[in-house]
Amino acid sequence: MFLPPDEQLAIIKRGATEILVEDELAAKLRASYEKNTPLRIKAGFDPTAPDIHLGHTVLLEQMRRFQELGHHTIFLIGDFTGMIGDPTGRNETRPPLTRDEVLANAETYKAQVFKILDPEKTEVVFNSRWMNGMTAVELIRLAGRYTVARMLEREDFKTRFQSQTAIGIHEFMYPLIQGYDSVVLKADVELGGTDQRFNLIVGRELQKEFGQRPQSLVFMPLLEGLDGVKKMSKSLGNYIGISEPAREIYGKTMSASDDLMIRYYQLLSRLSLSEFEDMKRAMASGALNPKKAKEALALELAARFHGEEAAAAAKEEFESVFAQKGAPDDVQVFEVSDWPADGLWLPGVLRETGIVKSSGEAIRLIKQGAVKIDDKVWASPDEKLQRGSVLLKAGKRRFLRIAPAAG
RNA sequence: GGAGAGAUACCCGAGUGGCCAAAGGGAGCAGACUGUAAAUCUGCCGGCUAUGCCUUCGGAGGUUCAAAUCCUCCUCUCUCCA
Repeated sequence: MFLPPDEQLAIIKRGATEILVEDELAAKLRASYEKNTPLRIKAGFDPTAPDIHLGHTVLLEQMRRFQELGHHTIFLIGDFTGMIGDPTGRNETRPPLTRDEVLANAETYKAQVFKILDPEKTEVVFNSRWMNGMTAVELIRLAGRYTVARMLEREDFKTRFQSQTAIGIHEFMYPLIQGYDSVVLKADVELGGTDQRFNLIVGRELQKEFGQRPQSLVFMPLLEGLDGVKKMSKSLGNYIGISEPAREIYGKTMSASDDLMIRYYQLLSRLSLSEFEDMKRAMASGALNPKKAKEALALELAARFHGEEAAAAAKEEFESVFAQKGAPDDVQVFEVSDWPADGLWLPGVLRETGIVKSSGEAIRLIKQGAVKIDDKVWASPDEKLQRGSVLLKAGKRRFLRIAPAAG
C-alpha cells in the first residue's frame, strides 16, 4: 500500500526547508509502513485570508503529497485562535476577528483549498470544537504547562520584550492553543511555514507534557512574490491568486524573472524531483530556453486551477497578445451613448473606465507614446477621437474597446 | 510619575519663513532593447479638460503680505530615568 519509507521521505523533503527531527520522522514512516497504518498529518490555517494565493499553496502542495502517500491529513481551521489574533511576524498586535468574520473566512477558505487537496482524504476540523468548551480552570492549567522564559525564546517576543513594546498576555495563549490542538488531534506530523517554527515546537513540548510522542515538524519556505524579494502577499500586490482567471495566472507567471521561475518550479510544480533536476541542467547548459520552461510552468499552474482547456486557451491568448501584438478575446467595452460632435477627449475616457487612475496619468501615458488606437500611436492628449469603433491599448497590457452605443 | 526625541507623498528620507506640489533613494508606471525575463538607458511619478486653479507635510487653532518651517493646545510613536 505505502511506498517504501525512504522513497516517501525523499518526496516529503522536496522544497522543505527543515525537518525536525528527520530521523524521528523516518522512524515514524518505517513504523507506519510496517504496520500499514497511516500517519496523522496536521496543518493549521488562520481564517484571516479568504483569498488563497500561490504562497499558501506551497504548504497545501506538501499536504497533498502526504495525501498521495496515503497518510491521513487534518486541515485545521483556527477559528478559535483567529479570534485571539496571531502576533507572528508582527511588531504590533493584530486585531482579533469577530466570530462571524472568522466563520465566513473559513468557508471561503475551505471552498478554495479543494482545488489542491483531495476532499475525500481531508479531515476538516475547527479548533473551536474543543476550545469553546474549555473552562477557565482548564485553560489556566494548560498555561501552567509552559513558562514565560520559554515563551520569550521566541524571537518576536524577545525583541518586543527587550524593546519594551507591548506584548499582550493573550498573545502567549496563541502558541499554547495551537500546540494544544496537536495534543487533541494526536498529530504525528505537523506542517507549517518557517514563520510558524516556534508555534509548532510548542506543540511538540505540550504533547510530551501530555504523554504523547511529539509530532515531527516539516517546515516549508515562504514563497517569494512576483517582485522576487518579498514574500507573496495580497497587501503587497505581488501575488498570484488561485481564484484569478486562467489568463491572469498564466500572464503573471510569465512575468516572473528566470530565477523566480526556478523557485516556483521547485515549490509549486508537480514535476518529479528528477524531472526538475533535469530541467535545471538543461537550462544551465543552454539546451532549454528558459522561456519554454516558464511557459510550461505557467500552463501547469493555470491548468491546476482552471483545467487543461482553459489553460491552453490562456496560453494561446497570451501568445497572440504579446508575441503577435494582438488583442485579448474579451476586451472591456466602453459604450458611448452620445458622442460629442467634436470628438471624445481620451484622457477622460481612460479615467472613467478605470484603465488609469486619473486623467493626469492618461495624459502622461499619451505623451510617452504608450497609448495606441487601432495600432497607431496616439500622440496628443488634446486630440479628439472621432465617432467610430476603435481598439485602444495603453501600455503593454491594458486594453479598451470604445464604440458608440448600439441603438 | 519624571526627562527628552520625533510624526513629511506608497515606503525610506531631506527640507527650520517666500525660489516648495516639497531634494535624494526605493517601489511603481511608460518608452527603447527583449522572452510581458534579467541587466541597461530614458522619461514620468497629488488632483483638475490645466500656461491657471484646488488639496497636501500627524490633528485643531493662531502669528504673518506669505508657514512643512514660528507660537498654542491635542493625538500618537520612540528613547532614557523611577
